[in-house]
Amino acid sequence: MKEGPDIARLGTLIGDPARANMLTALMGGQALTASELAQAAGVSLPTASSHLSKLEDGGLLSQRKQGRHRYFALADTATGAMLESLMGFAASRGHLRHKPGPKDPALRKARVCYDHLAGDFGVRMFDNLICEGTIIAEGENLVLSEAGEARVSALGINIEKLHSPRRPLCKSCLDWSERRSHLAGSLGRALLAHFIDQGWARRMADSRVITFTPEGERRFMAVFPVD
Amino acid sequence: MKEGPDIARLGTLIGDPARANMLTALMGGQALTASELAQAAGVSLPTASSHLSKLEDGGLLSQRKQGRHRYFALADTATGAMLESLMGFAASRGHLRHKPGPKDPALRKARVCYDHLAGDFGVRMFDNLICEGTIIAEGENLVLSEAGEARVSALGINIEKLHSPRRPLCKSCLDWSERRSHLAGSLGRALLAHFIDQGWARRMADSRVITFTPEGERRFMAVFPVD
DNA sequence: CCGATGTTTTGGTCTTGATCGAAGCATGCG
DNA sequence: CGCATGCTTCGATCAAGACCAAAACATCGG
Repeated sequence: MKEGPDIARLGTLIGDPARANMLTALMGGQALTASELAQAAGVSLPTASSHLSKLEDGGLLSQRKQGRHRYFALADTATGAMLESLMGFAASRGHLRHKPGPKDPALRKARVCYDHLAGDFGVRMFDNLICEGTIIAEGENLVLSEAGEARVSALGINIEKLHSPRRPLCKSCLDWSERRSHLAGSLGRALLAHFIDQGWARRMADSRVITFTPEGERRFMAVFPVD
Repeated sequence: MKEGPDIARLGTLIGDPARANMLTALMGGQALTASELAQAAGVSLPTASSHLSKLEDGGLLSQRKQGRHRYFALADTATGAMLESLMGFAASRGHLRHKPGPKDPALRKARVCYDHLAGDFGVRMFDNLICEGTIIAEGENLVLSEAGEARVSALGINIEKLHSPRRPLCKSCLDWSERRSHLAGSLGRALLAHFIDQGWARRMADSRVITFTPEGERRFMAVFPVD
């Protein structure tokens, strides 16, 4: 009866609105201080502190002390992936927090999903990569083709450095706003970092929104032309 | 701030122990009545009824009236997948419901995972099937090889009858006690049923424990020799 | 040292929701 | 029909935990 993994505990941790807001805020990938998270969650500092220690006990967060500040971040990419899959499922059941309308067009257009690009732009990139054969979908798994390696290198990314035993190179991630897949994994991360490096796009403070410069958007569209 | 899917609602739904128990009980894919679920969750019928309607409102369950009974099942495979991924994550964080020690060795040795064999014996069987080429892993998916069909038939199982549009023949299932895969799907179910039919093993009442007879264990070990 | 800033602990209030007994519906069986 | 069975609704109880103010703790800059 009382056997097996304790999903109830995990559910309870995620189930509180304040904690869910904090986790969502951390999906942006950057570490945030306790005060920032308190504000994001809309609760007082003591309350936030209590929530944060619960989340940490539950293994969802990692914390790093730095001077007077205490920075919190998602424990690892598995945590981010788990949350995003929850978001995908919630969205598929129509569990939205605001009305379905395009209240936040910027967020639907391009946003960061933990560390990679999501939203309309993310899906567009993914579709192009599949379409041109850079990435091949084998069932659930994604593989970078040989031609794809050249293609990615040509974009200015060093693939050698992306291989890691801890994390897959390519992974698909369900996009809650588009209800389609976009690219996660270390390649997904590198591509977003590259766009920002090149000055094509910028991350907005206190939000998951990614804004492309006019020139950056032009370039992006040129590189990923298929609509 | 209030953007994105409402994972808090989903978390709350899963976060109650009674509801989590019900969902876990339904992971086997078979539909259960309200009374059965009440017992599985360890709550009274009125309480269970209330939980079930919440789960249904949340889109996690579907219900089918049949005579006096009301059968509940997971809404779809996406729901099952979401729960399984939650279980995997919970297990990876050590969120187990009883103490880590070998409190229940029998349970770790062999138990039923809804309808198929899990625990040490389940993992052993799985490893043997893979090793001898009966089952081939293609990424996430499992396929029964041609040689495998013969092998399984030789064990006394009628494969024809196992094919179903509703359920895959072979599926891997993460074993929380071993942290490795074992065999689910209709073949997994049939194998367990076969062991019990042959008198190799018995299910214990009110428990997930499977006990092998000495003779049954000897046979099992002979059929699946690889450790 | 001291005061300012960031965070946690303490102590107490209050709301949410899980729970069950009893009563109310619905369906099937004889 | 009428009784048994399966489930839901109602009403009331009760406990877990979310919440904040105030005080304690920690760290830095001067």
